[in-house]
Amino acid sequence: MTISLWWVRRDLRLSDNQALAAALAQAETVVPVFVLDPVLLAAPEAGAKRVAFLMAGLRQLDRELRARGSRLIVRRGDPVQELQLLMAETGAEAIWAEEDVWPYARRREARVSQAMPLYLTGGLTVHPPDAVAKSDGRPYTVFTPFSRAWRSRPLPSAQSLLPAPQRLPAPPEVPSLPIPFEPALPDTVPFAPGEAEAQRLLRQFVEGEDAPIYRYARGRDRLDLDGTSHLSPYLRFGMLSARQAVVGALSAIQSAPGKEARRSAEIWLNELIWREFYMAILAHFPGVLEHSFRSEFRDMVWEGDEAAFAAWCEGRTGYPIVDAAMRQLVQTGWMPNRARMIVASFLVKDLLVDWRWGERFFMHHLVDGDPAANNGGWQWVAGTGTDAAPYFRIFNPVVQSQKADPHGIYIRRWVPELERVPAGYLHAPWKMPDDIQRRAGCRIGVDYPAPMVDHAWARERTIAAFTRARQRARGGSDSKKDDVQ
DNA sequence: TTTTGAGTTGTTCGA
DNA sequence: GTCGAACAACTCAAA
Repeated sequence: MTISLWWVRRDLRLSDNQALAAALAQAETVVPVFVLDPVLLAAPEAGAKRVAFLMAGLRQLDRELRARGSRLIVRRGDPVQELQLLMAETGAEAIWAEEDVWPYARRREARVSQAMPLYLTGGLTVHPPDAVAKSDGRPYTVFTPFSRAWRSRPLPSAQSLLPAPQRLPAPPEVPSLPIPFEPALPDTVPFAPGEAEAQRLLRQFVEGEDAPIYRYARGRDRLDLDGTSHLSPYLRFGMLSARQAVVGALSAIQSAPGKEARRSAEIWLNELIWREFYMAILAHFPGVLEHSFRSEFRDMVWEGDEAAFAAWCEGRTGYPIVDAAMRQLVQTGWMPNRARMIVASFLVKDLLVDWRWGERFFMHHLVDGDPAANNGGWQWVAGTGTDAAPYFRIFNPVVQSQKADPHGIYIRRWVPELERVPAGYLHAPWKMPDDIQRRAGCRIGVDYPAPMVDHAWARERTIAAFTRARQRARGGSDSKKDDVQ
């Protein structure tokens, strides 16, 4: 009788799971195992909300496994040692796992692979990172050509998705730890973990003539309407596969009830391709986690200090839209992409704080925090990344606020101090005359902070700082561009 | 090899 | 209020 381990990391699902399917095809008994890695759990980026979501997700996976006659074996320790031990205990001959792109995960895979027969499958992305390449074999570093090449490859169909196995073989009796209940998932986090919930959310987002995906083009930029899919935490932990999401998008595009609806669904598909793009960037340029993708900004002088950073983290910058979004993040572990862009732009371009500080803070708080997408997004906003925003494209927090939350519903929800401020002043409350401040019970500088910087001034400062960095890089080195690594 | 066209998400100014 | 142009220069991708 042959036995294999299914090493679960960020593929907490039974449907469309290539590692699980391959293990089942190859062995009679498959042992699902998750190794709690103390190094990862103690890392500063392992925020309590994301860890809690993972733990709850593991409990859910265990329930699904038990309903099919199997169960999840949980161990704690160095994955190499624990997997080796489990191989010996069960008599397993091979390990199957979904390949990751994160450098830490890849080092772990390499160490396991040296000691044991480890077979890696795709599944994290629709197309493996190496599969989408330029004709000379090198990776794309600009999104649009990447997306064209990505789309020209065979795309998944509903029939190509792997069904969840109906029954699973029972693993041998081996020790397993209980899945920790700490940290607990706070009830302010609006995501129920698990594969079933992920499938439900996907269906709700893409199915029917009136599906939210058909309003996505406008809805994604409206913080008050919250027109996004809310699927990111599920994609982060593989409770939903990238292929399942893409199949949903493609079928919505197929049956779109009109031109505008179709365009909306295309835009959502594009967001999934952005995810694939940043996964490929991280796979090929792991150095982006340490420094700017563009070498000319690596010696950038960031003038923003700890005090400015703290005000941003705590949502007391004096710019309501920024403060609302930061408070949503800290309380719920999530914010929509438009809000992420606004607060990231404010930190980097208005406060001139190193984007890596913001990246770290996001990783700590986001339930969906993924190294590849998070880094890609931050470097894009900072203007230091692949295909980055031009340096002069600096978000105006007041204009963004008016567009993203025209009636101030989002602001009032997350910044209760501003509850009674008249709508006309909500985006820039420092403009309120004294008597209106008194009547609204919101004195600027007392009940709610005065704006910590003047945007027009900050904009000029940042353009100057980026120009200086570029000029220095040009004069200082004759090598055109160091390779990122 | 050389050339050409294009490049997520914005803001501001002036007509 | 709406619209188009300017905001720089550069790198990348592809022909």
